[in-house]
Amino acid sequence: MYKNLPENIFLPELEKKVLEFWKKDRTFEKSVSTKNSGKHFTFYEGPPTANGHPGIHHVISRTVKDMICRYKAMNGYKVVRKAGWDTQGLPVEVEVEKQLGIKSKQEIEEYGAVEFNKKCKESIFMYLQEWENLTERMGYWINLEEAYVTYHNDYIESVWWALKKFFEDGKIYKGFKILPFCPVCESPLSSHEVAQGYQDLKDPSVFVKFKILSGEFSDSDFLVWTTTPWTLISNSALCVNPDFDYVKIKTAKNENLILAKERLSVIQEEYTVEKEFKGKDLERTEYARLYDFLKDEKKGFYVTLGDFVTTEDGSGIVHIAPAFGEDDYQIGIKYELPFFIAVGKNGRFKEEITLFKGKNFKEADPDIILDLKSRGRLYKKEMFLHSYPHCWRHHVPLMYYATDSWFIKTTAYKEKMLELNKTINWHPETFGSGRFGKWLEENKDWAISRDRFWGTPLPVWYYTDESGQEHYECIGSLKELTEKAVNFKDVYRNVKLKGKDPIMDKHLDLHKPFIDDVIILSKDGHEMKRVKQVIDCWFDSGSMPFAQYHFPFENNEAFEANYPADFIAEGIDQTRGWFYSMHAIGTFLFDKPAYSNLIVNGLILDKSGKKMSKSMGNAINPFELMESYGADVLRWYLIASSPIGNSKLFNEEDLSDIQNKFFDTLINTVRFFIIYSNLVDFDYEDEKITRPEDRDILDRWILSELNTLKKNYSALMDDYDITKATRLLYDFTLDELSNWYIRRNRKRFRNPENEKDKQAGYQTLYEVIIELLKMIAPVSPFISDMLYGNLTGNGISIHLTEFTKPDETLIDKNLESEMKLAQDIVYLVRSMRVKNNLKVRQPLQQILVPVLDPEDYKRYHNIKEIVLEEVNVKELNIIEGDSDIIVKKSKPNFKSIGPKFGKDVKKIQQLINNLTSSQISELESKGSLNIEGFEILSGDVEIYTENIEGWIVESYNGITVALDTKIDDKLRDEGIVREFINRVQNYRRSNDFEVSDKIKIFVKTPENIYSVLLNYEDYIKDETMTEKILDGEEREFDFLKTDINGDPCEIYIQKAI
RNA sequence: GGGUCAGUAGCUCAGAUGGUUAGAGCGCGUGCCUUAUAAGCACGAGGUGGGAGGUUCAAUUCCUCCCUGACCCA
Repeated sequence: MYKNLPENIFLPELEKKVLEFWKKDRTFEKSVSTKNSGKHFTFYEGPPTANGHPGIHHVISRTVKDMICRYKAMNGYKVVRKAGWDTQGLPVEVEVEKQLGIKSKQEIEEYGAVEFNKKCKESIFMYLQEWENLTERMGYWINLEEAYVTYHNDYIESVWWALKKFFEDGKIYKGFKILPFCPVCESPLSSHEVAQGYQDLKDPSVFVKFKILSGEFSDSDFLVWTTTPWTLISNSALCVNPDFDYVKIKTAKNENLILAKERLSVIQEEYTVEKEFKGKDLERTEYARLYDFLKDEKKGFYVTLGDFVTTEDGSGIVHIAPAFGEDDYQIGIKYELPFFIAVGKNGRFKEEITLFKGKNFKEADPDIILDLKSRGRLYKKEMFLHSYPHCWRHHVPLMYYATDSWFIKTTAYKEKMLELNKTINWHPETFGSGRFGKWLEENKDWAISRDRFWGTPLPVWYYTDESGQEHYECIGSLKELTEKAVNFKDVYRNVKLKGKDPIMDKHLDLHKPFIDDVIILSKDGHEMKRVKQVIDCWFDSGSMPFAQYHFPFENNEAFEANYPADFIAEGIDQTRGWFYSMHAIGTFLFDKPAYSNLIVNGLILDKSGKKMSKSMGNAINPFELMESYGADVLRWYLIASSPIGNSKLFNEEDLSDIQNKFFDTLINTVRFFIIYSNLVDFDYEDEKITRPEDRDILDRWILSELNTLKKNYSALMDDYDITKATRLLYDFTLDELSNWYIRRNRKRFRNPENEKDKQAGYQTLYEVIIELLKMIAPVSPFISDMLYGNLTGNGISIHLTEFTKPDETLIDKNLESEMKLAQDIVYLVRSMRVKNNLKVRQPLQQILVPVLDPEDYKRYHNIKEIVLEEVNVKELNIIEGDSDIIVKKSKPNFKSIGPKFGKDVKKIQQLINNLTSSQISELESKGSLNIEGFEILSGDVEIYTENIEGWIVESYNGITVALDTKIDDKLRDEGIVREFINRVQNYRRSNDFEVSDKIKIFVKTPENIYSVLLNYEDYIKDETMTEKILDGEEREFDFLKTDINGDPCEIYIQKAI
């Protein structure tokens, strides 16, 4: 006996019971520990930050991760799943600043770095509980107990080791980076901060004349365009696009100007073009500098070449101030230009700039323009409105400013990164070559330092020699640090260096400001101080492949066995984040990519395509969703509803849809099995297995479909195509299993013909359900485990089982297509019945099917009974292709005639469409036909029929069916009986009779109906579990009033005792 | 401003190496079936396949430009 399923299953409640079972059973641990370690599947967890709330976007990527890991485990792999936490960096600091009400870097310094970092550490796990709840509730199996934590000393030590590797290879250097910089904060802003602060700003757009000093154009001026006049003071070069056409013009005012040909529209007066040439011809042409407040150490003030110069606006010639723009900076390096910084970090002009000293950079613009005008250097000035980044705290315009920074020279091995990227399996595929590949191609050196507080300290120490030259050393381990430090014990008084590994000592805090106090001795005996910076937290997370194992200081085997990852998955926002940092670090350190397969999921947007955010009020709480629908439904929705890489427009209604259709159908399929197998006393474990070839046609068909499904499912899953894989399961469950196999077999299950038939049917259904549940288990792990446990009763979780290989011998493509044919015929007959107002309960005499291909005879014969029963018709008759009543038609096969006839296709189409029956017959018998000079072969034509003379006919999918609609007395009587049985069954159901209850029927109806009922009394009794049918006249019951084909019929039913 | 992806029915999505009638589900209207089903089936309404060009006998599919949205970068 199988345990009955509860009447109403509320998935969220059920899932909580499953969670308890997993906890008690230690199912997750078992699913790893029971596997043979020879068959490894390595997964890396991208570490989230637990100082913010988890959201729906975390559920989607975690579902992907969990699903693949569970799938691999069910394929026999040992899948170690170590969790991780990202715990350092600006996001943490910003949260703490908010908490403390601090608004600038200076205030942090006043508050104290020790205290500030302490607050950071406290805040890291502010929402840890919520994260752990989410992890558990959604069924994400990951080992939280052994999670790696990026701020722990052992982790930091591994990161230091990596940094030193870069350093020793000359891949770390100090330089400048142009960063968006707030003059009030006196600090650079991170990109996500900048993104918050765009505001419209009215700026000048000026054209300035630069006097040419060298070359053939020394009688002319360059017409130069800028929207930031304040940077002109720091100008050190001009830049043109080497490939554009430039012209020299003479204006009506007799001025000689040089500008891009395409930008001539900016010249408002009359002019003549005197000469035309390419931008590259201008390279190194010298000009007179506009302002000379600052001393130049290198040679500057000439024309450079750059692809970034466009002709969309301006003059096609831009000015270069290397300290104040990214493009400018790159040009500055390339041409070794002087580096002028006329504006200080506070946004004001420096003392040396006597004309504008002390003025804010933006506010100086009008003065500068005025000055240029008075000197005759201004060609023209306009104002324009654009969106410009502002400080999100102070609402002042930012400046792009050269900031002291440390870099990793990733450009030195860019080619390698590109090459290795090609070996990575991206899903969706286009992300690898497109978004990520393109990004790699434009790789810039990685700015890894941050002038902040809470992060992995950059382990570089320095001293400055007599000539002002700085010398650096990089520390790669705690051991190295303690050996080289002169004052380690003073700084870390409580740390014991002997005995237990000191890196684990809780008194050892490698963060600022403590580490800054450590002085080390250089090789040549100088005392060195640490540079002030910490590193980009992306370097932390990108180091997780080895740092999670504290490699290379311990666990070397574990690391080596688990590099690279077989699989990772994160959202698309990680492209430039974690995907990149792991790839950049892995490529350099190990000459291998860090991961070989990955799935990228798209963002979750609200129903109308807007980004979700708390302030918009359109954010979704995943906990609430799981409380109303269950994690299984949510997980299924996230994977199946749209391709995983696309942006997903979240629609809650779809959740109830999936619940109603898929999960309820699945549950009811199992419930059906349980109810009826208990009725006929079937138990899978007790029965002798009927050989598949001895089973009924429908059994063999569903087994064939099941094995086809298994094959396709695993192919898709192995290819990480999770959306298609889940959709296959959905379709199979609803269409094949529930709506065809079970519906077609209902009678048989209730009332099997014989013992063997019973066995075959129930065994088939049981096997199909078990296999189906296994395939569902990775994506929706709760209900699948519960239903599985209910059927097997052995207490072993479905997640500890493994997939069996699809059985090719059970796949019968012929049978599958025959069944498809049957379904199509049924579909046609139903359609004809509706159109002719013939209810399915009214039996009909026959359907006719024309057969053009003799092969089809057998197929129709095989499916005959299924079709007839389904559509309630008595005979299926076949008429052969050469019968007179079949009307043959022909249509062109374009794939075949297209290439053959080219421009004549339209004409051929007409000819073929208009072929007569006799021409078609000729073509069929000879294989070819000559019309109007064209030779048409049988392959060029599709022959079909959609009409039979004198019959009601319907066609679909190349199948044609005719229906005999005549109803004689016998058929009419049978229809009446069917109607009556229907009323009785409805009565039973609406009055909550048990399926097994025997009944007595009292009926009041005219004689013409009543006599028919008596004629078929035995049949009715049989179908409705009735003992007696009694005349209801003169009875005082509460009759159900209904009608049969227009005649009144009143029914009352009692349980027979 | 640049890059990537997407745009197919009111909504969510399929599909086709280019082949002439573009499909499903939800929703809507009508009818039907059913003692596993909050389900299912049929019929009906609903589409200039974002727009404009081009290549081709043939384009929703390939190419170019543009528009809209999302994301990333500046």
